[in-house]
Amino acid sequence: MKKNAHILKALSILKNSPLKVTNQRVRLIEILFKNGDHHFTAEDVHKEVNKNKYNISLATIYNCLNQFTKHHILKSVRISSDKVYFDTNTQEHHHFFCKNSEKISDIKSSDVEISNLPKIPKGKKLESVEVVVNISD
Amino acid sequence: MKKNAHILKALSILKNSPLKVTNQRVRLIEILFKNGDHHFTAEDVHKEVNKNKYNISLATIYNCLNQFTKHHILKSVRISSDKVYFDTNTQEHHHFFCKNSEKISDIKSSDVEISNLPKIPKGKKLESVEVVVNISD
DNA sequence: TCTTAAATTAGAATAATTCTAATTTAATCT
DNA sequence: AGATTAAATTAGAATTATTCTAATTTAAGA
Repeated sequence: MKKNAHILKALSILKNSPLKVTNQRVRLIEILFKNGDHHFTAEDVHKEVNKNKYNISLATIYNCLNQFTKHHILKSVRISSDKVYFDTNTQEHHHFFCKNSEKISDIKSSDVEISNLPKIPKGKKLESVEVVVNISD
Repeated sequence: MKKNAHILKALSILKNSPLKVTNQRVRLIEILFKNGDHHFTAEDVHKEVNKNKYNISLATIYNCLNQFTKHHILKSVRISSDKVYFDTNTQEHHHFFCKNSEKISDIKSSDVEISNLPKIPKGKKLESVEVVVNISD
């Protein structure tokens, strides 16, 4: 995808969602999607917002990140147990997690092949399979 | 394994570790390992401790669970992003996670076959591969 | 333009966990 | 066995991430 394509795509999902297109949301999307795929916390976004002097409250950042996740503009990554990471890459994919640096990085879905999965418990349905490859220095 | 075998095994790891064998630790091990493999939070343990009138402070519970994890008496499971789950099963294995009930359940290592993994980033070494099969009602 | 439900906000509240500093205790040394 | 000491325990304060509250503002449709 080209330069602003990710921003445009995210904005288009926002426009086609029931969410209102507010200034704050547009600015957040610009911040989040201006650089390629990456992982970040609400606090990371808050810092970037302050750096840009955007005056978006932390509560709004949390609200937006959660709403964006619900509407598939973002994905949340449950890897660290003390904070929520968000991911601009909403496609099915996997992650490296380095326990020393606490850094998350992407693994393309095609780089992991799962040839056998257990039976899904009765009455439940499969949502997704997430692989975490834990690494260390 | 028989009835108390898990307790005895955990106690034996404790004895052979640099950790001191305190009353609190022995009682915690008894509580944690008296029933088969399961998943629990510090707060779950705290409740069970109170039920048994054991008088072990919450700080000690946190300290012990973390020390036990460091010394492979327990394993921590990073699945929920708001609290840490611990697992009495320290062998490599995988998990179902039901997003409705927030319940974790085990998948035997042999029930998942991974036929291809990505190259580990230079300078890093592979620690483990954890698969989470997300399910819903 | 008017209306209204949704969004934003500051700050309080909550929940999980860690820290602090004083006290106790397990294990080692004599 | 008694003394020593580093580790463990404790209550409660502190911290961190996140959500809630209730008042104000705003986007988008009528």
